Amino acid sequence: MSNQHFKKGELYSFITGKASTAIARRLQKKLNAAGMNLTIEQWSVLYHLWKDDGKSQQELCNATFRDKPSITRLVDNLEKLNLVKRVPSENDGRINKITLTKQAQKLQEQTMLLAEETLNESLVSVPPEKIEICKEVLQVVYDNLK
Amino acid sequence: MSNQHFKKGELYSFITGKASTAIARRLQKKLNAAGMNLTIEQWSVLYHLWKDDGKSQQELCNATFRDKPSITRLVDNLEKLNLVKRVPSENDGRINKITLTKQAQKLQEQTMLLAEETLNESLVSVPPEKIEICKEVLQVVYDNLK
DNA sequence: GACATATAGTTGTTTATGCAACTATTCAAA
DNA sequence: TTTGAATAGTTGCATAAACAACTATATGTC
Repeated sequence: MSNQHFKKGELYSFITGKASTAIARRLQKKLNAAGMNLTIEQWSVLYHLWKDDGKSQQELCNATFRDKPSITRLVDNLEKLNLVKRVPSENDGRINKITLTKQAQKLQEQTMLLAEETLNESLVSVPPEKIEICKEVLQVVYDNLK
Repeated sequence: MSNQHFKKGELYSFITGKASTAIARRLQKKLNAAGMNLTIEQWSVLYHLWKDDGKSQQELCNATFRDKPSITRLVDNLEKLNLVKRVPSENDGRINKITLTKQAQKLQEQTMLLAEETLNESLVSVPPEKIEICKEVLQVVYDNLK
């Protein structure tokens, strides 16, 4: 097999995800600087609701790669911020549909611009074909482990 | 410029670092399964001490990409576990040298094997040249943002 | 030597994660 | 139709992160 003899020095940055941490921090700073009282984790939940409002908490778990307690509390905090509402499903008494408030709908455009800006900054001087390969590798890694 | 017109659908996984999260979780499970009472964050501190014992807390901050309070508390917990000791520097009264205990020295080999195993699993079917490009891109991203 | 400034580390607060244990609702099978 | 399993969500606990405010030591300049 091809990867058996991984050099030890290469372990660390793959495991710790320094790059994605740096991206997330940069975006967080932009959100703060824009006066948006929003964590990246909360943003990541909103992101999926902007794509498809009314997802259940379980669907948000799958979309955001988080467990149920994490989503419960993120939704708690988003509710406190008046950005989402829990709406009990009519068909199934176990399910909450999480729906965006008008206030949250307004945030979409501005935060997506900040996110794009962050990615553009992070990828300066990286040729598109290498970005493609990198994304592909990260997807395979994710699929290998899930 | 080349990256200006990033497709929106591509934003998410780059920012959230799903791949590195998945790797870290897998390694955490292996540590647990091996009966090691150790978080990956604690492991990441030990990792740098195994390479060079006696680093100051500030040096650990730089090495692990964490802030000072985070390192203070990680060292607190590692001390509780009897894996490191704070040794006041003789030259400079502000500095603690963090030194490994014998118990921590014993953990190195086993945990490094588990880390390599984790990476091998995560990179199954990824050709080495793509791994290289991916590492390179992640390094540039990190450098662009730091 | 005195004082301003920089550096090293700590503490408090809020938010988030992972795990286990729990409740409530639904579904399926006898 | 009742009972047991599966699913959706919540709560409690320990660990960790980000940020601001803090203490203590060191350094450099007048």
